[in-house]
Amino acid sequence: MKNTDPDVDLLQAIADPVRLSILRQLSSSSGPVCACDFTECCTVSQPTVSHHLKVLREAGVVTTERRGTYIYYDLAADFAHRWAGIGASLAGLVQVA
Amino acid sequence: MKNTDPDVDLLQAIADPVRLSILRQLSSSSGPVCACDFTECCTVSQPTVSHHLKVLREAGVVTTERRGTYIYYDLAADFAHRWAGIGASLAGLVQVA
DNA sequence: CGCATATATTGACAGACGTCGATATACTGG
DNA sequence: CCAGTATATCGACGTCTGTCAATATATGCG
Repeated sequence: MKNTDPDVDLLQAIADPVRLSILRQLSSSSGPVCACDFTECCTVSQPTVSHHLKVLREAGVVTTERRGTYIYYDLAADFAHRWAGIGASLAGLVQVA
Repeated sequence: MKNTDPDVDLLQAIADPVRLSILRQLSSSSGPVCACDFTECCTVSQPTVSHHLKVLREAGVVTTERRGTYIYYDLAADFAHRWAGIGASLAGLVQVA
């Protein structure tokens, strides 16, 4: 079945152990996180981290900001809203904060 | 990276166009749905539907109940809670209804 | 029992995905 | 401009996943 559903795109972007770890780290630390900090959290190589960041970027889950040599990642502003929208279509959940 | 995170299991079970369609159909119709009704919603064969139902079953997302020849599926009772738990760990979302 | 229907399982296959090493690009400082 | 560091891209590889046709199992009915 071909996929044209943006909700599925978002879920597929999140449904990976490395990427979920990245998102948790972003969510726990208020403010952007340097890309170099993700290499240690997960036990994967630097190109692999870069690959997962690209997936999250293209899914619109994270945003990037360059600061000199470093690149900082942050959760996209509408992520919580999109997440709540999917939840609402599945179990009547709504966003609160 | 090997996966030991139950949240990832849940997300991977949901992150598929066919399975998300099944869940939406379950959520929209209050009450169990016959397995035969999923074949028409998605454009896939009967064995494929059965395969996706098995994935959802093993992830604990749906429950089954036999009624004669038919088998009825329903959303698992704790699904909304599990979903809200993941959201809370990502964006401070909580369940309301 | 024997047949019809509903659902599950098996086996095979193509395509997608995660991973890495090697390499390229981008930026900073000397 | 050159060297060093940070990040991204490329190419390859093995594994996982979705799909189907064929078949098996289960239930109900004469």
